[in-house]
Amino acid sequence: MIHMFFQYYFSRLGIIFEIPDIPGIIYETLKKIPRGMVTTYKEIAKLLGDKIAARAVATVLARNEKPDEIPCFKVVMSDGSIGGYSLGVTQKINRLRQEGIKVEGTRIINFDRVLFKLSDNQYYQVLKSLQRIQNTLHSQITFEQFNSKNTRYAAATDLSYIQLRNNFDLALAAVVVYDLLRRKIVDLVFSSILINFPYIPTYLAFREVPGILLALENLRVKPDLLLIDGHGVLHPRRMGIACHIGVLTRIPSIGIAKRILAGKISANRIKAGDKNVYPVYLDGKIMGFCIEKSGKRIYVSPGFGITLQDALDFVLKLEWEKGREPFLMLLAHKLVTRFRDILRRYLSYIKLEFRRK
DNA sequence: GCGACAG
DNA sequence: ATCTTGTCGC
Repeated sequence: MIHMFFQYYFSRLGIIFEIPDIPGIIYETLKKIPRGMVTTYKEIAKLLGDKIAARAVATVLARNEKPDEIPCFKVVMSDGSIGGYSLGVTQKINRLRQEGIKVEGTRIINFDRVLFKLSDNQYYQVLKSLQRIQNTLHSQITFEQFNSKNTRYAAATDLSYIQLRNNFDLALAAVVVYDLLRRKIVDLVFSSILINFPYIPTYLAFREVPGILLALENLRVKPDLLLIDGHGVLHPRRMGIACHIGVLTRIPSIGIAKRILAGKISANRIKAGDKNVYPVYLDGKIMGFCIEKSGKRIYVSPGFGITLQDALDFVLKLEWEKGREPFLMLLAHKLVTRFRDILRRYLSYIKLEFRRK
């Protein structure tokens, strides 16, 4: 079975890449489950290639608009309990019983006998392919390009989303460029691009990179450094979104995240003015830093073209004002949120809709 | 049972 | 992130 890809092409950066149609694969899979059988969110996630996607599977199913054609009532929890349903759990139980599946209370009877095993099928493991892409891109990371003296323009990026039909989102990105010398904003670009790749922990880049690249390729002032919302090498495969953006653009990048994804925070406190810094260890090596300011924490790690120490020093030296993060990051966030609110109003006029063929 | 799960 | 169909480890 041939499944769809969403293709993106960035002319100025000379990059073409394909994103698998995960909602499409999930829906096609559901149609193949025999009558009287069920599956679980985790089984579908394993078919996609990573059980970490179980929750994303549920999110995709929650957006199913054709419950009569695409039988998402056949997907239940790993322990045999029913799980949720847009039309109500009672409706889910009724539909299961119509297929002869016995349900008592909120559990399926003889769960192991009606569970249709999907994960033996190696064919659809698209997340494994994405891991291979991450491993390939990882081998292109170098850390020495950054030079503090030659770094004048720093850019921050952030994204916001408008949910559309058929599991599509309009991903909106803002890139704001700041002149560190004159202390002024010198460029600002917004982008808008359709995506249907769900958020899956450790695969964030495949959801957000297209929007960020589209905005970056339209900048007039080329940044010397990128501040990316999310992790850099502080990632299970050392390949957070900041690494993806850095490798694809060859611009030094730093990942700045509000929550930790991988690694262990050391108790070893380092004082830095009004902030505390804690090293974050991953597999016994320092892979990033936690910066704490008035009780609030962010996590910093290099993405591409900058060393761990330079990334930390640079972020500490940025202007933070009152917030828990550098003001430039906060500005990108506020801009893209406003952009989304304005765009939402326009979309209510034109009834934007994307159909699956 | 509760909290963690980049955005 | 937006909106509310999970899983795992402690």
